[in-house]
Parts: sequence; C-alpha cells; structure tokens
Amino acid sequence: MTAQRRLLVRIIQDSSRHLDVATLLEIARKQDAAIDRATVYRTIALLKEHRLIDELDLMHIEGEKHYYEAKTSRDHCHMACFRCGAIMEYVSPSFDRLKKEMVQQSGFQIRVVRLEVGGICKRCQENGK
Amino acid sequence: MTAQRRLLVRIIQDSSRHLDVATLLEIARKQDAAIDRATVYRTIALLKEHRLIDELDLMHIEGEKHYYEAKTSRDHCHMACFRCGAIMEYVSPSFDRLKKEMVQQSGFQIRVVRLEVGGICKRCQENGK
DNA sequence: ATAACTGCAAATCTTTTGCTTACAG
DNA sequence: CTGTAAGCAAAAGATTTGCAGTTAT
Repeated sequence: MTAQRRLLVRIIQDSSRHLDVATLLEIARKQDAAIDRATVYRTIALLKEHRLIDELDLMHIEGEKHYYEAKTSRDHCHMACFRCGAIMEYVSPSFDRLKKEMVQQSGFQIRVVRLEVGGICKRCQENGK
Repeated sequence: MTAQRRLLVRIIQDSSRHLDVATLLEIARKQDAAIDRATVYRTIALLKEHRLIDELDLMHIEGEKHYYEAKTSRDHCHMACFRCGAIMEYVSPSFDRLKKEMVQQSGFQIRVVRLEVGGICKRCQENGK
C-alpha cells in the first residue's frame, strides 16, 4: 500500500464524521497537496472491495454524492434528518437478528448491508412546534 | 394531475421491475412520444414528496442511477446479487419490529426507510461452485 | 524489467435548471 | 386571467477513464 492510500485510510478511520469525496480530498491535501481526486476514487474502490469501508447514501440528503466510513465491528443504521441534516447512528440487536434471519431464509450471502432512514429528528420535531 | 403524470404513475405501478429513469422514459414514450426527461424527473420528485413511490439505490449495482417502485403497504428490503444482478425482495415482521424500535428509542419520525443488501444470491452461490 | 500507482484532463452518466411556450382551472 | 406543466437545451454535480509519466518490487 502506498503512502497516499495509507493517508486516505487514516483520514477515514480517524474521522468521526461521514466523509464525502470532496471533503476527504480537501483534508488529504493538507498533508499531501499533490493528491488527486482520481486517486481518492481509486482508493475508495479498493477499500470497498476489501470491505474496509462502507459506502453510504444518507438518503441523498445533500446531492447525489456518497459518504464513507471505516467498517466497524458492528453494522449500524443511519438516520438522516431532512430538516437539520444531522446524521445519527443506531445499533441494535434487532438489526443483527434481522440480518441473520435474512441469510437463513433466503440463502443470500451478504456482503454489504445498508439500512438508512430519512425523517425528522427529535430535536427538530420539538423545535418545529 | 396531468395526463403525462398519470401515465408515469401508471407505468410505475404496473411494473413488476424496479424502473430507472431511462427505462421509465422509454416505456412512457411508446404512449406519448413527446414526453421529456425533465418531466419524468419532475414527476418523480412530486411522487416522492407525496410518498407514493420509493427511491432505491440497489447498491448501485449498475451505475449511480436510482430506481423507483410504487409504495406498497408493507416496507421491504431489497437484496441485490452482485453476480447476476437479480433483485430480490424480503418482507419480515422483524423488519417492522426494528423500525418500531428505532422510533421508540430515538424519537426519530421516520419518513423513508431503505434497507438494501448486496451480496451473492443462492443460485449464484450454487452455480459458482 | 514488470507491474502497479499517479496526475491530469477529458469523457461519461445522472440529475437539475432557466427559459419560453402551452395548457388547465 | 393566472398559475402550473412541458419541452428543449444547457448546466451542474459526481464519478470514471485514457494516457503518459513515475514509483515500487
């Protein structure tokens, strides 16, 4: 793995936010001004293949771009607030159970799971009254 | 509602497949050759707002485009096979339960839910041996 | 040497927008 | 009349690709 790729991986892993390509590129350029958009895309493709990162759509809350996060030990759901744009994560044993059930009942071999929810977060509901 | 919009709605409702915009346009043009891509997009935006259709990504199995389906009474999950491209639907009480749990625990008001899975379908696993 | 990686620019694909004309309430 | 819808063409946004030069094995 090259230095540029290591840099990109590190940024994704260290970030608490979900990064889109433009943001990832911007951050990376602070440490390596020469890094190119194409390299970012190519690295992401690799990381996806190796299942080191997950790709998110986040209900396309802000254009059609994708967001990325380092794979965690536990799959989780993303809830995107259409009003304030906040992204919340949700982990639950029920989600794990559902996945297991899907595999058992359909024989499908799961490689990626994406559960995304769009709506209005609690705060916005209260503020919007 | 105009005739063109009714036509588009009818096509989406009657289709057993999940339609992308290009396909939807192609089908619509057989009945109204003048219909424009922009009209399709504008109609889809309306139908989404009114929650008459759901937008799917289907793990971007074939480019970045979206797919659409008429909303059914029951939310369901889509499983996309990376090998043969098949899309399978999966309905389960566990899914309903998970949604309810999410609402209760987070106070989030859900407007759209999308559970998509990518992997290898049973048939392809067997054929691929 | 050989194969993989990179930057750059151009191409592609999908979706959105501005503007003018046409239609519906 | 007045507002909404439609067609057209151009723009915008995100991602991919070809190619020539570079680096790593």
